[in-house]
Amino acid sequence: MSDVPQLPPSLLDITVFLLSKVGVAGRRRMGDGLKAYGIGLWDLAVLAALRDFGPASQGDLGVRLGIDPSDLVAVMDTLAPRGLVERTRDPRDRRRYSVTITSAGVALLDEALVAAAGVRDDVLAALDERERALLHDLLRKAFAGIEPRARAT
Amino acid sequence: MSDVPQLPPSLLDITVFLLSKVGVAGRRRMGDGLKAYGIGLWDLAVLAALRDFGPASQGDLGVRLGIDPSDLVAVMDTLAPRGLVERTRDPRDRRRYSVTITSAGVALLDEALVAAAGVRDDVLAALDERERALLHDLLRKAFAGIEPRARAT
DNA sequence: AGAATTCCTTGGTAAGAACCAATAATTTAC
DNA sequence: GTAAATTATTGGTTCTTACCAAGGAATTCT
Repeated sequence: MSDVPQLPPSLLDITVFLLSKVGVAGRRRMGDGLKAYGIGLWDLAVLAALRDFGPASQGDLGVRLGIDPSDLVAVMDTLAPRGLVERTRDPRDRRRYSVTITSAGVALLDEALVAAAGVRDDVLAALDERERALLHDLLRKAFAGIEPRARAT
Repeated sequence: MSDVPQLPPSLLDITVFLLSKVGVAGRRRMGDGLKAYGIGLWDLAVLAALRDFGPASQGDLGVRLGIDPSDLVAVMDTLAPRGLVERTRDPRDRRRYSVTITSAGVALLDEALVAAAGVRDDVLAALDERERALLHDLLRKAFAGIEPRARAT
């Protein structure tokens, strides 16, 4: 319990530094938390997009989520064989798939979102309920202010 | 200027998701901002540690900042030839270096910290002064609450 | 003095994400 | 009907970060 100043105050005064550190820690823990469900962060994003916006082609998903089409293939190859999404050829344009989330996919998404909340509570353990909500709102606002083009990562 | 909901609300409700996105964006912009000074994020951290805590051996720096000793070598090889730090053999133990920040190093650190503030203002453009301070405090608190062992990234 | 340990260094590995080029199948445009 | 564009896919590169293993130089232990 020694309060030795491990990190230089100069660094701790840099908001972006803290943002990055907490962000990376959160991202890694989120990845770990999702492993129990056999999915990754991109899989979660795709499931969420399909549930929130309905069926879409892989191209649409890529544009919306900022994922390269080629990377999306790996995601689909994870989700489809497990019956979490259904890939059917669009009859009006048989080049493209119509990707639909299944009921199993929705169920898993719900579980994963609960897990995500658990990860949040873990990473933000030092903050109380009100502070977490405040942080969320601030991040949301900041995120919305970032150039959409530069938002993809 | 269309306000089409690009990203699924389900994702935007995940604090860790926002944290990661804003964090990555910030980190990348910070890296870009520091390029003008010919240094990276680790270089900045080392300079800050040396100024805040005084001369140290590379081993100490590695432990304090959570950098692998082997990775620290590259940092030193960036800073030393430019005269930003001075590497002198500790006369009492000639295995270890005594790394000291130079006046040129302090000057560059100050400039880099100004640049860091600029990056913050850029990334958090959507937040006003008060909100930025609030966000900083929340992040600081959250960061302090993260397991020190898991804090290194 | 000899053995073990510490500090820095070199070099290589592994994981993760983003990115890009080329291709087959299909559709659209001319 | 032929050419051009689009969709999904394959296969690969690049970049960053973290991590590990071994070795030379110097110290400490016994």
